[in-house]
Amino acid sequence: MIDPQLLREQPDVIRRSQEARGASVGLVDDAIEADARRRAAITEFEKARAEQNAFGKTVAKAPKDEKQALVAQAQQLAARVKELSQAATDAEAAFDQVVGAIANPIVDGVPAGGEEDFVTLRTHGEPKSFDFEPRDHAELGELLGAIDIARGVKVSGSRFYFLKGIGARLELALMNMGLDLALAEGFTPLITPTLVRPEVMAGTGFLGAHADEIYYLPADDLYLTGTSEVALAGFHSDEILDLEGGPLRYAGWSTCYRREAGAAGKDNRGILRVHQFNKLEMFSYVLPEQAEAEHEALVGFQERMMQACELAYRVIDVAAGDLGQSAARKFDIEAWVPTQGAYRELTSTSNCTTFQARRLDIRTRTESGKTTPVATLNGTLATTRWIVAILETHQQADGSVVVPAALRPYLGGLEVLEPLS
RNA sequence: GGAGACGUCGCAUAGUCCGGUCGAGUGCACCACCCUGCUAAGGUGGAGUCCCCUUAAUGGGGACCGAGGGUUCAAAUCCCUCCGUCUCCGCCA
Repeated sequence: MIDPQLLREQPDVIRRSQEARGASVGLVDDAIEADARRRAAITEFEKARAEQNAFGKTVAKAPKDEKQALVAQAQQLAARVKELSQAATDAEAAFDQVVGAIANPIVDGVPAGGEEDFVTLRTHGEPKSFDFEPRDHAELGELLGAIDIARGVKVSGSRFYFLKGIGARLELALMNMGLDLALAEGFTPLITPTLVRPEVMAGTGFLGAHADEIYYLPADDLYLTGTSEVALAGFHSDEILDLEGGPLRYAGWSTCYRREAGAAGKDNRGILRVHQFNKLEMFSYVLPEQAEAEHEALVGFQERMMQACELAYRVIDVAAGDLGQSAARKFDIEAWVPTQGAYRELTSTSNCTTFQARRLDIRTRTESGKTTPVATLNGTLATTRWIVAILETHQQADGSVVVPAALRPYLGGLEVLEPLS
């Protein structure tokens, strides 16, 4: 949710943001109007309520013989209060609805436009070239006995898979390497619940436009999370945090579930796009003025991981229209996937400024003792998808795969993954 | 899954049976000051959150006793639903 004060005092900031996102600018004026109506309704109700409260005290103190007449009067007052109360509630709900539809104002510098309008901030490493015909990760996974797609489909349907043998170990190695980096940077590891209540799902903003991406269990009214970000954001909901010692950083590990409803026919081969995968996610709670610095820090950690995996990648500044409701800025890191001849997203890190925290009621205390919403940020540190880029990038002509040096300690010193035979 | 108990302002509790004098007492912790003087204690005062109006600072009002409804002129207190916690029993990886 956006800052209502910003809406009142600097609506142009929000208008510009909406425009850059290709979202409704008119919504801003609707919200300002709804805000005015809401405040008028509240004032009216509260006046009547104050009157009723005062009257109630005289009723309580009145002698018995006068009570009857006073109560009759009070009944009329009560009826009016009830009406005004309802009106105020309605006006608040109307305001919440309009204001809730406005996306987080973007950070200055975010490129305007849609999916194609990203700006490449930097690239690292050269796309790998081969003097043989490279195999794609699905084929390599099969040769190595690392990925069993056929059996995944047999057991659970399309877009499911088994990680087997060295494939399973490779994923755990990636996660552990990420966790070690996170620990060194002051992150607290969390293994999070993957089933959450509707309020938490809504609070983190995942029940909006992309609600059909989410698995839902009607028998228990619970949602399966597509990222541990949901649980990590909910972790401190309704709390006042002490951030004097710096950012509160968490590294959440969880399995992630995505319906991929809108992705029919896209990335059908291999495990690039699947219904279930594992992810190590960074999540930071910081003072609002530190949010952009923390954002840079998170993307820095991601780059260290990419470099440790010896992948060629680029960092992009995602355009406003492709940010989603909560993010004010998003950096994606895309790794080169040789058989696709393209950079594919391996990580994403979002600065949600105070937008998410406002909705989840996560605050901190300022020096004057007032409370104020914190900023939240999140970003990927490792996921199953990385296996795609690692296998394809480091493959050799015989189908074996060289293990990046930094990853070897996590695989018992293994230097090369060999085909089964 | 069955039976019972419970959910009050940071923590622990009083208040709920018999609705108004309860936005709410006490202890601990916290903050300020005073006293005292040393690895103490005592005294006085102050503290919550959210919202609305107002202001230069300020002041006024409303809401909040797990959440949401209901009854009533009036609800922490009565009724309903939900959520959660604890104890016992059952079941289970």
